[in-house]
Amino acid sequence: MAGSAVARADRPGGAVRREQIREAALTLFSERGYYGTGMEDIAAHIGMRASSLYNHMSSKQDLLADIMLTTMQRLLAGFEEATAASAEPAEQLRAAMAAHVRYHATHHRDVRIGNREINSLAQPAQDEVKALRRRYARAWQRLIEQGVAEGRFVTRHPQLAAYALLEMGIGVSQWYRPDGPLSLEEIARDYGDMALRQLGAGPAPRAPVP
Amino acid sequence: MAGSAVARADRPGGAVRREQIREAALTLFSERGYYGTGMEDIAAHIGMRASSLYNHMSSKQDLLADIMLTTMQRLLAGFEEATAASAEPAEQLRAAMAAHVRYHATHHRDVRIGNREINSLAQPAQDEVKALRRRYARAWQRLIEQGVAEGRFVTRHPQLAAYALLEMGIGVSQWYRPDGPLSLEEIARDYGDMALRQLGAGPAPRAPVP
DNA sequence: CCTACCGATCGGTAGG
DNA sequence: CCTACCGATCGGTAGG
Repeated sequence: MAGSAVARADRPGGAVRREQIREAALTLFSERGYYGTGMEDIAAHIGMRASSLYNHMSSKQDLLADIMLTTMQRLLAGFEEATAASAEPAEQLRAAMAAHVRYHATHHRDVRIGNREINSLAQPAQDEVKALRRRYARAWQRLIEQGVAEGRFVTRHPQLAAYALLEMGIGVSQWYRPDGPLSLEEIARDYGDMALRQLGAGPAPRAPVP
Repeated sequence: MAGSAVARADRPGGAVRREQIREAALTLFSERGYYGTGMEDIAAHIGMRASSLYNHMSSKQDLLADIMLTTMQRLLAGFEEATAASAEPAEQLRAAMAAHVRYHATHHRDVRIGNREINSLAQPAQDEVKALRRRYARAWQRLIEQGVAEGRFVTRHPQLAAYALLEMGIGVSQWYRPDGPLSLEEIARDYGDMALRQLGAGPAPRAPVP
């Protein structure tokens, strides 16, 4: 039938549909949580019935695993790229913090899911995500230890310092708005300053102590 | 019947039951999330049937609201108490950070729920919790602004600095273990040092720059 | 891509 | 504090 052929031609292709589903899941999982989101909600978001989603994906768990694994892989890749440009620990830390903050500001849905739904993720994906997280935290810790060894950074516990810096950047995902008073680059620079100061290598002078 | 009387005497009183329910909810909500936890799970945790819970509480939402409101009220009270002991911004900030870190380390279930389930909470409780959060963040921001005004702190954006310090303390709730290598007091002191250094008022010397 | 449907589970109530 | 039960909704499959 001609009408049916036109309707079929209007339908988005497989890759487009898959991307729409992923987009809807990002929004809904981050707003209502994994268990708070039904397949019916995701389907309604893109104008289909829940059962039709299964022509483009295998399961709700797979959708979650894909989001969380991709997020951690991109954060790791961002760290590698940021720290490759210099051999100076202070420069590396500043670049890593800028990349970390930028990613958390621009992918707030992804990282919120990543930070909140780790227990909603079934095995073996949960352990894979946890392993990637540990790799990321350890990379930061090693960078800090390198700076301490070279006499550039001061900290009592490099591991705590790494956790503190990571966590403070994660927080940006919870309040950043593109139309806020500060540009993303200003924020990234400011967090870089705070990170360096926290490690005793800050650009700003010490406050006078009378 | 005598057997029935003994069984009745063995049963915990109303206040005890309510506390058991709250405890089970804290554990389960923090591990599996609000929507991931069923009333049947909570009941099984303390050896009853789900329908019996309703003799001691009114609804699952009420349980969540109580947890989240109590958490924010205690954090605010802790801040007030910590900052009352001194008029020196640096001393106040150190004490506030220690209180913040201690609370997040020792009440990790409560604060995880507080940070993850805000969107699971129905109105009007959700807005009440959000208002308490804003009050808490503003109190930190004012303390930082006071320190800047008195020439003790250096920061470009007191609001960002407040968010960064709050968030880094929140992170402690995600990794602290009582049997870890560092005592809670060591961690609280270290976070106090990091906070002060981040504001250019740290106790440790700057790293040498050759 | 839809309708129809599966068994399981949800929060909560009735009644004793 | 229990059993029995309510209507609603869950993720997913069958079949076309």
